[in-house]
Amino acid sequence: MEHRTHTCGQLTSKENDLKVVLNGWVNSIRLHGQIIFIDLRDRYGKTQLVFDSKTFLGDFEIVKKLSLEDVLAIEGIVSLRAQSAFNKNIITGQIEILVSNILLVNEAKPLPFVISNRNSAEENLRLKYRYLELRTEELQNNLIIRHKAYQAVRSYLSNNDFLEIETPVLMKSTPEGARDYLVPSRIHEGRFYALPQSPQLYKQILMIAGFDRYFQIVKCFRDEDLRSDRQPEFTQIDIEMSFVDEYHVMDYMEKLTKHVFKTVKNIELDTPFEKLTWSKAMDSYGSDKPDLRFELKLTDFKEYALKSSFKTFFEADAIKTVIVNNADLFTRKKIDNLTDIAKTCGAKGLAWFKVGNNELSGGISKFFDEDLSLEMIETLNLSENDILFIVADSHKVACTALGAIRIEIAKHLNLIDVGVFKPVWITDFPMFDHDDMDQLTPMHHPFTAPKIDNINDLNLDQKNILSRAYDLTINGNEVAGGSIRNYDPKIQSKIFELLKMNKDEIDSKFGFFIEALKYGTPPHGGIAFGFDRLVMLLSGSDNIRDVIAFPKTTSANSLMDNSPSNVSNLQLEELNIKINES
RNA sequence: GGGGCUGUAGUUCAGUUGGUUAGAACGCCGGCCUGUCAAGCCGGAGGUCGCGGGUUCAAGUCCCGUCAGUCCCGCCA
Repeated sequence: MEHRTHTCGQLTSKENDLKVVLNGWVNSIRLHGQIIFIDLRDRYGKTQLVFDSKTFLGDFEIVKKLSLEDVLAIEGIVSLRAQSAFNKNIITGQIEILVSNILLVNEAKPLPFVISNRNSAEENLRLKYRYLELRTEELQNNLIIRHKAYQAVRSYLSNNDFLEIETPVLMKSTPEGARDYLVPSRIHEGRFYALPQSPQLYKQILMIAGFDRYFQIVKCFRDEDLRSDRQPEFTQIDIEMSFVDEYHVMDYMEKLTKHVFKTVKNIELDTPFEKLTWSKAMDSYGSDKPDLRFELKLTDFKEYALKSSFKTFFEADAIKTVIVNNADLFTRKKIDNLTDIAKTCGAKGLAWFKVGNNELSGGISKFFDEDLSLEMIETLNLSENDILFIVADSHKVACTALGAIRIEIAKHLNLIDVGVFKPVWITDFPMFDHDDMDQLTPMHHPFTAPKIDNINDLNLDQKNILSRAYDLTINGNEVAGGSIRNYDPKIQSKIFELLKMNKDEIDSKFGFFIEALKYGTPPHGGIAFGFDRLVMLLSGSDNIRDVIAFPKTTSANSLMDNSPSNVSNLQLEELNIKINES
């Protein structure tokens, strides 16, 4: 048979009477005795084939035996359907192919699940047969969107003088940040490379080298526990710029984001993006990655709580509330569910009461006397059928618990419009966090510049120093994060000291980098986009695995090829590695 | 590391208070059928109830452990 003349998503009434050759997979079969309909599918679409025993030239018995996902080549004539037989659901629905000849190119075994319906199998089975799941329209679309996003990113950045430069995948292990994936060196016994958690140091060194605008679409690896938006290997759009401050970076990145949404999905994002300081985001939304598609802001409730007779309130650092309408939609069961959510965030409980006709009811309402109730109704602007959820705890727990509840309430009340995109920059992060031992740890990473005028300020009140970091959040997803970096080696060294890294450690881990900073470093800063999360937003998926061709499970297994797997003793011996039997 | 949910036919699920031979739909196999597009009709095959242990006269069902998937907390600069 000749090579294919058209794809399965191409033919319309314009090609009526044309002789064509098509290739594709059997998507569905409708057998009617002497006439057989087959939908032939490729990535471009579906075309209906008609096999009529009267006109078909080949062996009709072969056609009768075809099964789903067989690969075919067919020859036939494009034929306009009767108007009553049009299929409006597919592009090629006006025509069908009157087949004269067929070649069964390759047979398919009976399938482990129904390919036309992704819900016909659980995810573990679909991942084992990922090549079959990837034939579904949904995943094909997701990967097409991903492709368009790569191209949009490259064209925007390239047109704005950013150079795409590759950095090593085998690199030095450093102690900061996430757990490294390690790669043993055969040549250097007992030594290891690490896979990059990000190309952070390389891109800063590229700035020192004078490539004042760099980007890379690059795989990064972090050996930490996974989530629905986290994979052990993931893709970043890694970007760095010289002679800029945070506003230059944010401006370019807004334009990049806008360009990507416009080219890939024809969505216009309003610029400039909204900006929120970290402390305002935590205070109002209980999250450093707030979803701004709905309101439900947190309100300070301490003033009223302290006037109540509810003793639990009296010891708490912070008391916050979220005020919600539609109290009648919150059953006992739903409130219990919200309480569980609050508890997973560390809250000891979730207090609540409902607002009736100028009085409170349910929950902890009895701890508020009539005067206090009226005062609250007045000053908090409460109306009938409101419900208030209250958490009293440390400031952090009160905010994050209510932040989690805020999101669940929005889902429960259907307040989230899925077609809307609300980007927001989060700025003014604290420079440092602290661990259980009260030791300072970097909130962003140790190369982030502090927001100070004088190096001596680093000696004072470290917990209140802000950094020059910024995150881009869209609809509650942290899509990008970056900062202006330390280009003064003295400040960089000082920060390592504050992080309690001793001189030897600094020398052996980062010595080469501090040394590099001393040879004429331009002021610089950058950002990295979580490319998978960005594609997830563009595709409307709620799961990162749906936008990655071959993802791993939440325990970092690849169910299709069964990695990770054991290796031979010979391989281990070459690497001088011994496995502990336990 | 901790918690929630899930695991029964090829697949998705049902399976009552622990009680006879574990059901349905789709898929598969066979038959009928010339206008379907989730085709229809008739018939058939198909099960170590994730795995291991325990309680019991009796376990898909209860208990303990374990494995896998998933969601969340910790963690992920």
